[in-house]
Amino acid sequence: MNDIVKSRKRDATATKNRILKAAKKEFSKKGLGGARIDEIALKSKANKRMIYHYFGNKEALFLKTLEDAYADIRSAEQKLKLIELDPEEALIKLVKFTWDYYLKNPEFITLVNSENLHRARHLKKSKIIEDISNKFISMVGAILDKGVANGQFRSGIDPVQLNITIAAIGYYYLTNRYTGAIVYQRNLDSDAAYRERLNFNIETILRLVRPA
Amino acid sequence: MNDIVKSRKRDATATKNRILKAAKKEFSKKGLGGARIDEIALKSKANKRMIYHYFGNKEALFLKTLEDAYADIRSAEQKLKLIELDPEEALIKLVKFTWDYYLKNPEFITLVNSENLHRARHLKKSKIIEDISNKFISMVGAILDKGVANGQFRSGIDPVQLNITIAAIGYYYLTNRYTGAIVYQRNLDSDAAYRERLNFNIETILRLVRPA
DNA sequence: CAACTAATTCACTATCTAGTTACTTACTAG
DNA sequence: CTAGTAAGTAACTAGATAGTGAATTAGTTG
Repeated sequence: MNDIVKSRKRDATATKNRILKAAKKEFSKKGLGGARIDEIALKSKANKRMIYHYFGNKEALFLKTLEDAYADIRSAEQKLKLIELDPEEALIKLVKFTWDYYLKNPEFITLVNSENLHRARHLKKSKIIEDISNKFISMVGAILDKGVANGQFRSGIDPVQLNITIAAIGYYYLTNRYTGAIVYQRNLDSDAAYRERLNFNIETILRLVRPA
Repeated sequence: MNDIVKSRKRDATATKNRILKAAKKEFSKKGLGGARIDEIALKSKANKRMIYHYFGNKEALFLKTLEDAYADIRSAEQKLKLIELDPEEALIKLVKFTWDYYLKNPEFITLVNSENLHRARHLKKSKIIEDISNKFISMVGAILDKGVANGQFRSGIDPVQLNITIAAIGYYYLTNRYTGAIVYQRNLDSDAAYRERLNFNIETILRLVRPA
């Protein structure tokens, strides 16, 4: 009966995925320097030897974790089909999406922080990351052009700077909400606080792109 | 003659300062998890025992490093005397200051990132940090009020959100410039790139506060 | 079913690392 | 000038930690 289930004892793909999932958690929680391979082995219920078998070493596993994280957010972005929307709607949707993605995938932010601490020395070696990025850079540029053409946006806005700003106003709030709560002496971590921040961010971006 | 100089062999304050300086460098470069006490001892030319003697343990040394970093930026902010300026000038000056401070003190950003990775669990224990912060929160509020009164700014802007935004648009760019360079396929690290970003940031903030 | 291949396990090591014990040396107050 | 105190050193430890060698076991193919 459950012979089939029982015989599913050896499963390379499943093991790899369990390792990657545990690695994502561990690296994002403690950073590259603080993460422990033994902990990843334990949490993924894989033998430590398998980590070295499939991924080589700690740093290579970190890179793979990072690549997967970028692939995931970019793929989600593509699904928004922003270019089909009205430009202002598209921008609002992008601000919302970016915010929600960071909020629901906190590992993304801490992984990226960890990689930047190391001056992107892992990602620099990546062969897949440029392909992933290419499609996405042009997106905001296209939205801007369309908005300028129909008079909704002013001209002369650098799409890269705009993109960075959209990311910044969400990302910074969320990474720094712990020290921020102490410095600003305010709870930044509630649903109400999140809603308030998202609205402020939409306002910031719309005011930035509107004419005059 | 140089007996006085030679006899300066034992100097508790100097040793403490050397340790703190080395700690700042090590923690900001490698994060709390990646930093090594032995390395701090080596670089500060202090015996490792002295670190434990003066600071207790690694985490306490990290907290002290962090407290000093916050004290430094807040003290520099106070020296700007923004409240005496025209509100719009004051805001521009604050955006510039924030940018320049982050740029010239890259340790600040990475230390804060490291602390947020640990959900501010060290800073939460700090007794001095609230005093440091208190003065500074009210500053942007006062500038805003003055600007609303003389018609330069629209009303209803939350000073905390504005403050967070001013920090965000500089901080994010600078922390993430390494992965950013790969994702956006552009050099974000040159003097020209820095100037361009600062101008964009000033524009962003002014558009956010101006009426209508 | 036998030979092969790939997944998995176990036991191990060399090195590192935070923290400590016990000591010596320089300065200082009476 | 001496006794006490604070600064500084050296050598060590217990436990972690990244990484490995070699064997075992499950699934596959001829």
